[in-house]
Amino acid sequence: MSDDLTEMLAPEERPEEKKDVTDLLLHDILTGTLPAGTWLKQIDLERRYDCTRPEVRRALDRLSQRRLVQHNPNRGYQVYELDDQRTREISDIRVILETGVADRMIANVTPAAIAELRGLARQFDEMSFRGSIMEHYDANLAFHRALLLLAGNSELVDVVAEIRQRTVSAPVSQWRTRARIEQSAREHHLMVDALEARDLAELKRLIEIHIRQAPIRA
Amino acid sequence: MSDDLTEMLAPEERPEEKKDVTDLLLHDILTGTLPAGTWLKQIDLERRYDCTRPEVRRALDRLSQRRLVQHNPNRGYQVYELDDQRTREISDIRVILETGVADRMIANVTPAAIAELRGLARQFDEMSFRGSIMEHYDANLAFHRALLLLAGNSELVDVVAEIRQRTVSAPVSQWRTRARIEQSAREHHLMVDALEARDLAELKRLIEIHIRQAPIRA
DNA sequence: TTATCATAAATTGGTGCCAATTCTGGTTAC
DNA sequence: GTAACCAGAATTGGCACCAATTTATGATAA
Repeated sequence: MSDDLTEMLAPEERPEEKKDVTDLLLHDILTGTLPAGTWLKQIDLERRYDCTRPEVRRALDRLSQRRLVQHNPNRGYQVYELDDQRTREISDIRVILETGVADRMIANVTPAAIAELRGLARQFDEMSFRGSIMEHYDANLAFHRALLLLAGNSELVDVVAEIRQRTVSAPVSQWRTRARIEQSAREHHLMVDALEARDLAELKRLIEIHIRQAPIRA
Repeated sequence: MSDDLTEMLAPEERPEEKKDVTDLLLHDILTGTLPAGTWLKQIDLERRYDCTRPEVRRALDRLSQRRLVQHNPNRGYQVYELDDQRTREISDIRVILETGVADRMIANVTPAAIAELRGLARQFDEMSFRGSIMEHYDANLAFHRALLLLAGNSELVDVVAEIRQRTVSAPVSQWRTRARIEQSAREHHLMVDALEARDLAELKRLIEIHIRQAPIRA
């Protein structure tokens, strides 16, 4: 647990420019590097991310506020174990929110936006072949972020990002099955198609199955 | 800013049993005791809530994560100034979420639930006459919480509570106009009526105008 | 009189240390 | 052989101090 992980960072992170410890820890949890149930000992994290004790404590406190890690007083923090019910509930919320603004996406869509989304969808495709798991993860996030931005509600983008982060654990492992990834990639393109055709019902349908079938974050 | 405020605490809080500082500060912001823009100096909060420096820092960090206070590095924290656009966006999100689960509320409603909601609505009414502003505030929260619980998605209850907290500031002042409060109280009862009659369209309509017309938290 | 600069006060934020609690391993009693 | 218990180690969490940055104040010069 205390081995050096800095090489696993995404290429765009220079080692010298220190990122926020909270983000580093968050990414390690999201990518499954630190699996559910893992005890997060302060001294280990301190060494692992080459940071100070207070920084570790702040990161742990923040993530426990977001219910990503569980805090056992006087015992420590551990990566939260996610139960199925919560996963389902969170998916439901995402479905309601994202299908709820589908009409606005269609209303605000422009040729430029279509082009951008197609580019992001293609980027996701590419990451399926080559690219680290984290790049893949980020590519997915970028696509969905751009899609949501079309709704014209920047607060919503934040809220969904936050909700999505609640459903960590059992994470990218599921992801790795080739079939699932390719299915997700196809759905990305289909969503852009529906958007371009201004087909509201189809877009809603796609969003729902896209969220539901890959329960975690597809 | 450094005067003692402990007497202003709600009656149910005993002075000796210390509550979490984060909650105390949160309530003072929500009730408008600390208006938007106020600088939250650590030493003042320390004295005001009779707590230690690290506790103050943790509270400030948590609230800045929730975007209730703004953090200016090396300068301090201040209560967040809310702009109109964000307020509108947050209302939109609430409308989407709460109308999005209206059908489930109706599906899950029971006579017992109706009775409970009526009781909570009446409690809100009563608080309009007598009762502190904070009791009033809490009564409103309790009603909406119970309503949302009907949807059968406990995660949603948390999410909405969190979102609602984002739109602090310009807070209970608006509230105080008698007309607005009485209108809200009426709508509470109307919502229970619609629920009892299982009238989905009407319930959705009520939820939307209820959220929109009292933009902050009605 | 006003603008600018230097100095001083105050506030934030980081570092290190220490107490309190919990966990581990070994020992003893039954 | 098993269970309970006790001592030692390790970890968490709070506390006090100190450095760095910023703001306020006052003096000096134009």
